[in-house]
Amino acid sequence: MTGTTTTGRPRAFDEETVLDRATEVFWRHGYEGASLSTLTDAMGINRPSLYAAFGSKEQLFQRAFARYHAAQVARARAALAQPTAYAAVEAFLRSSADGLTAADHPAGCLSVQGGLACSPENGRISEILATGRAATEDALNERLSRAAEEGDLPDGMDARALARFVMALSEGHAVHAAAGASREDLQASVDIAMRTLTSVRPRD
Amino acid sequence: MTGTTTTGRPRAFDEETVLDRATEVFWRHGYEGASLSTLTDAMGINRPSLYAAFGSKEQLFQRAFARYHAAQVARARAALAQPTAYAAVEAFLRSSADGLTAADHPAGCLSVQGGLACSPENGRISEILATGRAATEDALNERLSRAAEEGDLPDGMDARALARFVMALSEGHAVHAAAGASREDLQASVDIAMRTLTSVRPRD
DNA sequence: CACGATTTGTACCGAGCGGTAGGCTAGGGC
DNA sequence: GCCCTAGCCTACCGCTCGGTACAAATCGTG
Repeated sequence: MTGTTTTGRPRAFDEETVLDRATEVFWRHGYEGASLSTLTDAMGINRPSLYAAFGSKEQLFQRAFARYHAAQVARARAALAQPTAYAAVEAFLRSSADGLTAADHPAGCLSVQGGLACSPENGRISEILATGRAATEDALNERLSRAAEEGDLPDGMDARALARFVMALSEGHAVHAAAGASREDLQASVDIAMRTLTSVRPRD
Repeated sequence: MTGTTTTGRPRAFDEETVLDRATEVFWRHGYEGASLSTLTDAMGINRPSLYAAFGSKEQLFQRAFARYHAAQVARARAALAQPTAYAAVEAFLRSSADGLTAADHPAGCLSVQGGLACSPENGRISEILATGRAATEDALNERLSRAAEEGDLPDGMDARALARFVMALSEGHAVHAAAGASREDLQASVDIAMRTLTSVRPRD
């Protein structure tokens, strides 16, 4: 489709650049709250160009979210590379809190704000977002399962439940960030989480 | 307005009953995903009756959410009446997890699903929901601040940050529930939270 | 039983939605 | 230089949105 042919009028926009603009609009207003007019204004292209390049509003969202999600998973995996489960969880939560309150994009998390609940005809959007969040939770679970095998978790601690707990906390921080919570607010919550997570900490 | 006068044709519906139906639609589809047609169908009344009784879609939502929120706060306060901070937090989280997965209403939490991110013209909806969540967090904070005064929290534990942590976990559970997490999934996460919350537990 | 008051139902409003038709424009291939 | 291809842009499509006008229906009251 958009192969390497050089014939025809060249595109006046960079696909990834306008995707990032679209991502920001979806992030700020949600899928259903982002109108095509708002999207095209932010992307700096007009409607037919958008449809020629991406197919539909839903496909545009899928492309934007895939890009966003890949970055999120990379960020998570980097944090989880810490040598102990305790350090990995802390790095995950702190990196997440920082990302939720970074100044160069909207507050919160596209995976949550994009559309937790949608009209019936947009139900796929909620599913896509849920699948994305599940993938992040799976990354956490992989890391913590490995920790369990390595004896880096207390006996009887269920890695999957721990992953779900950490992911839920992070999602809750996303909800708080969307409502305007500051980075310090979130990091204080992480402080509590880590302070109370003593049973996951290896012996000093 | 809707005083105790008895003249005129009587209303064919009960206001609180149809409000509950509306609540369920908003809960399932979010504010922007809930169309007037879907609402009136579920409420069993037609459009002009809705507008005569509630004024506008936004006012209908406010009425529905106020009712929902009052019930949530009552539920939270009942849980927080436990004698110790540890027991109060556990009761809050377990009651929340049960409510998020109850069979007699949609999964998750209206305060989160209603509209974390909206189009600009519906920005008030997000604010209303955020205010509601903040009120619940305030109730938590009140209880934990009292615990701090009573020496029921470890020295240096910030009651407000602890309240934020517990609230964030509960909101994360709401996100999970909206995506189909089972009650057992959420309770296992609460198990982890309580198991790791040892530093809040009073001496045995 | 007619009157005034209020709710009900039908049918409609302008506006904005997501999506598209068709002519114009800019480049490469020959 | 000409043609073909692909992207741009204006103007428009049908549809659904939230919201309303108006008349028939139903009550208490005189």
